[in-house]
Amino acid sequence: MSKAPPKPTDAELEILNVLWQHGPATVRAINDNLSHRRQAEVGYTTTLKMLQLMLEKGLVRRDDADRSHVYRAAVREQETQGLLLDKFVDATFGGSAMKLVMQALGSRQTSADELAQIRRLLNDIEIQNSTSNPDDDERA
Amino acid sequence: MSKAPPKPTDAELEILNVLWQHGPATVRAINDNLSHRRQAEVGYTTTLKMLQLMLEKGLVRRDDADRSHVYRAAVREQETQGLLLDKFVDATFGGSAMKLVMQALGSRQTSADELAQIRRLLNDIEIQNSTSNPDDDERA
DNA sequence: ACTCACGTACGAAATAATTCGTAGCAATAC
DNA sequence: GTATTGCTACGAATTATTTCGTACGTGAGT
Repeated sequence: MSKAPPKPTDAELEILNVLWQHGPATVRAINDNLSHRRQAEVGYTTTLKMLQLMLEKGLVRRDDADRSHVYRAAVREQETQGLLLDKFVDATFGGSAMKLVMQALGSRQTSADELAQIRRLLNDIEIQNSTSNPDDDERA
Repeated sequence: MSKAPPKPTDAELEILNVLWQHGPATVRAINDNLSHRRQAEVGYTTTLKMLQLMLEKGLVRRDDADRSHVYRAAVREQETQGLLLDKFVDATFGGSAMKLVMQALGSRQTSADELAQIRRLLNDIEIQNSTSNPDDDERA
């Protein structure tokens, strides 16, 4: 059995973002997109190398049927973000997701729209908490 | 004028966490604490070196009146966390703090207590939004 | 005075992440 | 068929971060 892909590094994440947003793409396309996001041009072989490393790590898959290989993300966006979030919460907020949420909401412009959205989410969570597993109350 | 201290690296952040939690401390004390958090022993000179680098970067100050120098954080916890959060949100959630909050709340056990805490925060924010600057409604 | 314990300073090795140059191969253009 | 173009492979330089060894100084104990 193969191992679960490791947490992507910053540069890898940038590439994954491109793939998640645009779907499968050639090195050329990815490199162009990357060069566009940053202000500077990225060497073509740099991007190629990154993708080759990511392939080994299992972060992407590739279709090499054509001469220009086509790469696609092998990890899901939400899952990966969740993984990174966990690490970040541990390192920066001592494991308290609450502190992070407070900081994110507190020190930042949040529109009424977004606030409403969060309220809706809170409601959903509370419903889930009370219906699916009432015994969870031991934590509160 | 001197520059603002840079964003701390992971190891630096770990040390800052110790200082934020326990206040000013000697290298020995910090090193003991650090060794305790991780499972492995950390070399004394490793910690010393980190602190020396952090001193140069302006992340900590030191009082070298005594033979055992005493270090203390030179950056505030909230500010630093906010800085790191910004970077993280950009890299991982394309700049959308909302997406981060949704992910943090959605994929995680959140107690009723914490949910209530967030609701309170949301209320405070809405009050601020409506009293201090009514024109913000243009965004909604 | 001598030695031991404990501290700082600092160079440099080890590790990790990113970047790119060069080589070589294959399809297309001429 | 030869040149040109565009691709992959891969070694290696670069840069950033973390770790530690060694040298050296100073004060306390004896």
